Amino acid sequence: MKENLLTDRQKEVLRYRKQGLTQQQIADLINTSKANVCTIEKAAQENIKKARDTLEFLYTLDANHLCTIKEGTDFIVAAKEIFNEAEKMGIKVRYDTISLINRMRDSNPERFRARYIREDIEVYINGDGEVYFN
Amino acid sequence: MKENLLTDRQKEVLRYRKQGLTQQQIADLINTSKANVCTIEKAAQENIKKARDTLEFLYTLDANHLCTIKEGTDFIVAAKEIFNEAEKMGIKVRYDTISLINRMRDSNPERFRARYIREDIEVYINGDGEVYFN
DNA sequence: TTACTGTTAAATGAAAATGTTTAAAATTAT
DNA sequence: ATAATTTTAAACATTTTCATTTAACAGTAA
Repeated sequence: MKENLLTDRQKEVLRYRKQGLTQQQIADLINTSKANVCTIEKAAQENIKKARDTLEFLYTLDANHLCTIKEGTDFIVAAKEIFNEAEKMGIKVRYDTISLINRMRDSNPERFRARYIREDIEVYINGDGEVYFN
Repeated sequence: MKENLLTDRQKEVLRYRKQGLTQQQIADLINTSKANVCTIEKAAQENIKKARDTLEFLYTLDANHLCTIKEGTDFIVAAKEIFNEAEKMGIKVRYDTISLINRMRDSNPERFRARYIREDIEVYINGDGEVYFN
Protein backbone atom coordinates (compact mmCIF):
# COMPACT_ATOMS: atom_id res chain seq x y z
CA MET A 1 0.00 0.00 0.00
CA LYS A 2 1.25 3.45 -0.92
CA GLU A 3 1.73 5.95 1.85
CA ASN A 4 0.08 8.77 -0.01
CA LEU A 5 -2.49 9.40 -2.69
CA LEU A 6 -0.20 10.84 -5.32
CA THR A 7 1.50 8.60 -7.83
CA ASP A 8 5.20 9.11 -8.64
CA ARG A 9 4.16 10.57 -11.96
CA GLN A 10 1.87 13.07 -10.28
CA LYS A 11 4.50 14.13 -7.76
CA GLU A 12 7.02 14.56 -10.56
CA VAL A 13 4.71 16.89 -12.46
CA LEU A 14 3.78 18.86 -9.34
CA ARG A 15 7.46 19.44 -8.54
CA TYR A 16 8.25 20.69 -12.02
CA ARG A 17 5.19 22.92 -11.99
CA LYS A 18 6.25 24.35 -8.65
CA GLN A 19 9.53 25.28 -10.34
CA GLY A 20 7.54 27.21 -12.93
CA LEU A 21 7.92 24.91 -15.96
CA THR A 22 5.16 24.86 -18.59
CA GLN A 23 3.33 21.65 -19.39
CA GLN A 24 5.14 21.45 -22.72
CA GLN A 25 8.55 21.73 -21.05
CA ILE A 26 7.64 18.98 -18.62
CA ALA A 27 6.28 16.83 -21.45
CA ASP A 28 9.65 17.07 -23.20
CA LEU A 29 11.53 16.26 -20.00
CA ILE A 30 9.54 13.13 -19.23
CA ASN A 31 8.97 12.11 -22.85
CA THR A 32 5.24 12.36 -23.26
CA SER A 33 2.62 14.73 -24.63
CA LYS A 34 1.53 18.00 -23.08
CA ALA A 35 -2.03 16.70 -23.02
CA ASN A 36 -0.83 13.89 -20.83
CA VAL A 37 0.98 16.25 -18.49
CA CYS A 38 -2.25 18.19 -18.25
CA THR A 39 -4.29 15.13 -17.30
CA ILE A 40 -1.66 13.99 -14.81
CA GLU A 41 -1.61 17.39 -13.17
CA LYS A 42 -5.37 17.45 -13.06
CA ALA A 43 -5.53 13.99 -11.52
CA ALA A 44 -3.04 15.18 -8.90
CA GLN A 45 -5.26 18.12 -8.03
CA GLU A 46 -8.29 15.87 -7.75
CA ASN A 47 -6.36 13.64 -5.38
CA ILE A 48 -5.39 16.62 -3.28
CA LYS A 49 -9.00 17.72 -3.10
CA LYS A 50 -10.02 14.25 -2.06
CA ALA A 51 -7.46 14.28 0.72
CA ARG A 52 -8.82 17.58 2.01
CA ASP A 53 -12.41 16.41 1.82
CA THR A 54 -11.57 13.20 3.64
CA LEU A 55 -10.14 15.05 6.62
CA GLU A 56 -13.06 17.46 6.60
CA PHE A 57 -15.42 14.50 6.87
CA LEU A 58 -13.57 13.35 9.96
CA TYR A 59 -14.06 16.71 11.61
CA THR A 60 -17.80 16.54 11.09
CA LEU A 61 -17.80 13.13 12.74
CA ASP A 62 -17.35 14.64 16.18
CA ALA A 63 -18.57 18.13 15.47
CA ASN A 64 -22.01 19.58 14.88
CA HIS A 65 -23.15 22.12 12.36
CA LEU A 66 -23.02 25.62 13.84
CA CYS A 67 -23.99 27.98 11.05
CA THR A 68 -23.50 28.90 7.40
CA ILE A 69 -21.46 31.96 6.52
CA LYS A 70 -23.07 33.47 3.45
CA GLU A 71 -21.13 34.56 0.39
CA GLY A 72 -20.26 38.25 0.55
CA THR A 73 -20.00 38.39 4.35
CA ASP A 74 -17.21 40.51 5.84
CA PHE A 75 -14.99 38.19 7.83
CA ILE A 76 -15.25 40.26 11.01
CA VAL A 77 -19.00 39.90 10.80
CA ALA A 78 -18.54 36.16 10.16
CA ALA A 79 -16.43 35.80 13.31
CA LYS A 80 -19.09 37.59 15.36
CA GLU A 81 -21.76 35.28 14.00
CA ILE A 82 -19.70 32.26 14.99
CA PHE A 83 -19.24 33.53 18.55
CA ASN A 84 -22.94 34.30 18.85
CA GLU A 85 -24.09 30.93 17.55
CA ALA A 86 -21.62 29.08 19.76
CA GLU A 87 -22.89 30.99 22.78
CA LYS A 88 -26.45 29.96 21.91
CA MET A 89 -25.25 26.35 22.03
CA GLY A 90 -23.50 26.98 25.32
CA ILE A 91 -20.05 26.31 23.84
CA LYS A 92 -17.10 28.64 24.22
CA VAL A 93 -15.06 29.00 21.01
CA ARG A 94 -11.43 28.30 21.80
CA TYR A 95 -10.11 31.12 19.61
CA ASP A 96 -10.13 34.87 19.74
CA THR A 97 -11.36 36.84 16.73
CA ILE A 98 -7.98 37.14 15.04
CA SER A 99 -7.07 33.46 15.42
CA LEU A 100 -10.52 32.45 14.26
CA ILE A 101 -10.23 34.50 11.10
CA ASN A 102 -6.76 33.11 10.46
CA ARG A 103 -8.06 29.58 10.77
CA MET A 104 -10.94 30.37 8.48
CA ARG A 105 -8.62 31.78 5.85
CA ASP A 106 -6.12 28.91 6.19
CA SER A 107 -8.84 26.33 5.77
CA ASN A 108 -9.55 27.44 2.23
CA PRO A 109 -7.65 30.51 1.04
CA GLU A 110 -9.39 30.57 -2.36
CA ARG A 111 -12.66 31.37 -0.69
CA PHE A 112 -11.40 34.72 0.53
CA ARG A 113 -11.11 37.97 -1.37
CA ALA A 114 -9.78 40.87 0.63
CA ARG A 115 -12.11 41.10 3.63
CA TYR A 116 -14.94 39.17 2.03
CA ILE A 117 -15.99 35.57 1.71
CA ARG A 118 -16.56 34.50 -1.89
CA GLU A 119 -18.52 31.33 -1.31
CA ASP A 120 -20.76 29.94 1.44
CA ILE A 121 -18.81 28.35 4.30
CA GLU A 122 -20.30 25.69 6.57
CA VAL A 123 -19.07 26.00 10.14
CA TYR A 124 -18.89 23.10 12.58
CA ILE A 125 -18.00 23.07 16.25
CA ASN A 126 -17.30 20.33 18.76
CA GLY A 127 -17.78 20.23 22.51
CA ASP A 128 -14.25 21.54 23.11
CA GLY A 129 -14.94 24.70 21.14
CA GLU A 130 -12.78 23.52 18.25
CA VAL A 131 -14.09 24.97 15.00
CA TYR A 132 -14.02 23.52 11.48
CA PHE A 133 -14.84 25.01 8.09
CA ASN A 134 -16.21 23.22 5.10
CA MET B 1 -15.67 10.92 -9.15
CA LYS B 2 -16.22 10.75 -5.42
CA GLU B 3 -15.56 13.85 -3.38
CA ASN B 4 -13.73 12.03 -0.66
CA LEU B 5 -11.64 8.95 -0.15
CA LEU B 6 -14.02 7.06 2.08
CA THR B 7 -16.64 4.78 0.63
CA ASP B 8 -20.22 4.89 1.94
CA ARG B 9 -19.56 1.62 3.68
CA GLN B 10 -16.48 3.00 5.42
CA LYS B 11 -18.26 6.16 6.56
CA GLU B 12 -21.14 4.08 7.87
CA VAL B 13 -18.80 1.94 9.96
CA LEU B 14 -16.88 4.96 11.26
CA ARG B 15 -20.11 6.64 12.36
CA TYR B 16 -21.32 3.57 14.24
CA ARG B 17 -17.91 3.14 15.83
CA LYS B 18 -17.98 6.75 16.95
CA GLN B 19 -21.26 5.95 18.69
CA GLY B 20 -19.46 3.18 20.55
CA LEU B 21 -20.91 0.11 18.83
CA THR B 22 -18.83 -3.08 18.61
CA GLN B 23 -17.94 -4.61 15.25
CA GLN B 24 -20.42 -7.42 15.90
CA GLN B 25 -23.24 -4.98 16.56
CA ILE B 26 -22.43 -3.11 13.38
CA ALA B 27 -22.20 -6.36 11.41
CA ASP B 28 -25.74 -7.26 12.52
CA LEU B 29 -27.01 -3.80 11.65
CA ILE B 30 -25.62 -3.78 8.13
CA ASN B 31 -26.08 -7.50 7.49
CA THR B 32 -22.56 -8.75 7.07
CA SER B 33 -19.87 -10.49 9.11
CA LYS B 34 -17.81 -8.95 11.88
CA ALA B 35 -14.66 -9.86 9.98
CA ASN B 36 -15.91 -7.74 7.17
CA VAL B 37 -16.65 -4.82 9.45
CA CYS B 38 -13.10 -5.14 10.69
CA THR B 39 -11.59 -4.99 7.23
CA ILE B 40 -13.82 -2.09 6.25
CA GLU B 41 -12.82 -0.16 9.34
CA LYS B 42 -9.18 -0.88 8.70
CA ALA B 43 -9.47 0.23 5.09
CA ALA B 44 -11.08 3.46 6.31
CA GLN B 45 -8.16 4.13 8.61
CA GLU B 46 -5.68 3.48 5.83
CA ASN B 47 -7.53 5.96 3.67
CA ILE B 48 -7.42 8.53 6.43
CA LYS B 49 -3.69 8.05 6.79
CA LYS B 50 -3.26 8.46 3.06
CA ALA B 51 -5.18 11.72 3.15
CA ARG B 52 -2.92 13.03 5.91
CA ASP B 53 0.24 11.94 4.13
CA THR B 54 -0.90 13.54 0.90
CA LEU B 55 -1.32 16.94 2.50
CA GLU B 56 1.99 16.55 4.29
CA PHE B 57 3.67 15.98 0.95
CA LEU B 58 2.22 19.25 -0.31
CA TYR B 59 3.69 21.14 2.59
CA THR B 60 7.15 19.85 1.85
CA LEU B 61 6.72 21.02 -1.73
CA ASP B 62 7.07 24.65 -0.78
CA ALA B 63 8.60 24.38 2.66
CA ASN B 64 12.02 23.41 3.94
CA HIS B 65 12.98 21.37 6.95
CA LEU B 66 13.56 23.64 9.93
CA CYS B 67 14.33 21.36 12.86
CA THR B 68 13.34 18.22 14.75
CA ILE B 69 11.60 18.53 18.09
CA LYS B 70 12.82 15.65 20.22
CA GLU B 71 10.55 13.39 22.22
CA GLY B 72 10.21 14.61 25.79
CA THR B 73 10.64 18.29 24.97
CA ASP B 74 8.46 20.80 26.83
CA PHE B 75 6.35 22.59 24.27
CA ILE B 76 7.44 26.04 25.39
CA VAL B 77 11.01 24.99 24.78
CA ALA B 78 9.95 23.59 21.41
CA ALA B 79 8.41 26.92 20.41
CA LYS B 80 11.59 28.74 21.40
CA GLU B 81 13.65 26.35 19.30
CA ILE B 82 11.41 27.00 16.30
CA PHE B 83 11.77 30.77 16.65
CA ASN B 84 15.55 30.47 17.01
CA GLU B 85 15.97 28.19 14.00
CA ALA B 86 13.71 30.38 11.85
CA GLU B 87 15.74 33.43 12.82
CA LYS B 88 18.92 31.63 11.75
CA MET B 89 17.30 31.13 8.33
CA GLY B 90 16.25 34.76 8.24
CA ILE B 91 12.54 33.93 8.30
CA LYS B 92 10.02 35.43 10.68
CA VAL B 93 7.52 32.89 12.00
CA ARG B 94 4.01 34.20 11.42
CA TYR B 95 2.70 33.06 14.81
CA ASP B 96 3.24 34.09 18.37
CA THR B 97 4.20 31.47 20.95
CA ILE B 98 0.64 30.62 21.96
CA SER B 99 -0.67 30.27 18.40
CA LEU B 100 2.35 28.23 17.43
CA ILE B 101 1.80 25.77 20.27
CA ASN B 102 -1.88 25.52 19.38
CA ARG B 103 -1.03 24.72 15.78
CA MET B 104 1.49 22.16 16.90
CA ARG B 105 -1.04 20.44 19.13
CA ASP B 106 -3.80 20.58 16.52
CA SER B 107 -1.55 19.03 13.89
CA ASN B 108 -1.32 15.79 15.82
CA PRO B 109 -2.98 15.78 19.23
CA GLU B 110 -1.89 12.22 20.04
CA ARG B 111 1.71 13.35 20.11
CA PHE B 112 1.12 15.55 23.13
CA ARG B 113 0.91 14.59 26.77
CA ALA B 114 0.34 17.49 29.12
CA ARG B 115 3.20 19.89 28.39
CA TYR B 116 5.41 17.33 26.73
CA ILE B 117 5.90 15.95 23.26
CA ARG B 118 5.67 12.16 23.12
CA GLU B 119 7.27 11.55 19.77
CA ASP B 120 9.75 13.37 17.53
CA ILE B 121 8.16 16.09 15.42
CA GLU B 122 9.66 17.31 12.15
CA VAL B 123 9.13 21.01 11.60
CA TYR B 124 8.98 22.68 8.18
CA ILE B 125 8.77 26.34 7.27
CA ASN B 126 8.19 28.24 4.05
CA GLY B 127 9.29 31.69 2.98
CA ASP B 128 6.14 33.28 4.37
CA GLY B 129 6.86 32.00 7.87
CA GLU B 130 4.09 29.41 7.65
CA VAL B 131 4.99 26.39 9.76
CA TYR B 132 4.12 22.70 9.27
CA PHE B 133 4.51 19.69 11.53
CA ASN B 134 5.09 16.16 10.48
C1' DT C 1 -2.02 35.11 -38.57
C1' DT C 2 1.03 32.07 -36.11
C1' DA C 3 2.81 30.04 -32.19
C1' DC C 4 2.38 28.74 -27.53
C1' DT C 5 -0.29 27.37 -23.41
C1' DG C 6 -3.64 25.01 -21.27
C1' DT C 7 -8.03 22.00 -21.43
C1' DT C 8 -11.09 18.54 -22.92
C1' DA C 9 -13.01 14.08 -24.81
C1' DA C 10 -12.87 9.27 -26.15
C1' DA C 11 -10.70 4.92 -26.17
C1' DT C 12 -7.53 1.47 -24.29
C1' DG C 13 -4.76 -1.68 -21.26
C1' DA C 14 -2.76 -2.29 -16.87
C1' DA C 15 -2.90 -1.75 -12.08
C1' DA C 16 -5.11 -1.05 -7.74
C1' DA C 17 -8.95 -0.73 -4.49
C1' DT C 18 -13.26 -2.54 -2.59
C1' DG C 19 -16.48 -5.64 -0.47
C1' DT C 20 -17.26 -10.13 0.46
C1' DT C 21 -16.78 -15.02 2.55
C1' DT C 22 -14.53 -18.40 5.25
C1' DA C 23 -11.42 -19.78 8.59
C1' DA C 24 -7.92 -19.22 11.87
C1' DA C 25 -5.41 -16.50 15.39
C1' DA C 26 -4.66 -12.94 18.78
C1' DT C 27 -6.54 -9.74 22.43
C1' DT C 28 -9.34 -8.33 25.98
C1' DA C 29 -12.77 -8.70 29.41
C1' DT C 30 -15.66 -11.32 32.70
C1' DA D 1 -10.55 -20.40 31.66
C1' DT D 2 -14.25 -19.02 28.89
C1' DA D 3 -16.39 -15.99 26.14
C1' DA D 4 -16.47 -11.91 23.46
C1' DT D 5 -14.00 -8.91 20.59
C1' DT D 6 -10.78 -7.75 17.31
C1' DT D 7 -7.34 -8.88 13.84
C1' DT D 8 -5.32 -11.31 9.98
C1' DA D 9 -4.94 -14.07 5.69
C1' DA D 10 -6.40 -16.09 1.28
C1' DA D 11 -9.25 -16.03 -2.60
C1' DC D 12 -12.55 -13.98 -5.77
C1' DA D 13 -15.44 -10.76 -8.60
C1' DT D 14 -16.44 -6.08 -9.43
C1' DT D 15 -15.35 -1.43 -9.89
C1' DT D 16 -12.25 2.35 -10.13
C1' DT D 17 -8.09 4.65 -11.08
C1' DC D 18 -3.99 5.62 -13.91
C1' DA D 19 -1.17 6.72 -17.79
C1' DT D 20 -1.28 7.06 -22.35
C1' DT D 21 -2.45 8.49 -27.35
C1' DT D 22 -4.84 11.10 -30.63
C1' DA D 23 -7.42 14.83 -31.98
C1' DA D 24 -9.78 18.88 -31.34
C1' DC D 25 -10.78 23.50 -28.98
C1' DA D 26 -9.95 28.10 -26.50
C1' DG D 27 -7.20 31.90 -24.96
C1' DT D 28 -3.12 34.81 -25.19
C1' DA D 29 1.01 37.01 -26.99
C1' DA D 30 4.27 38.08 -30.66
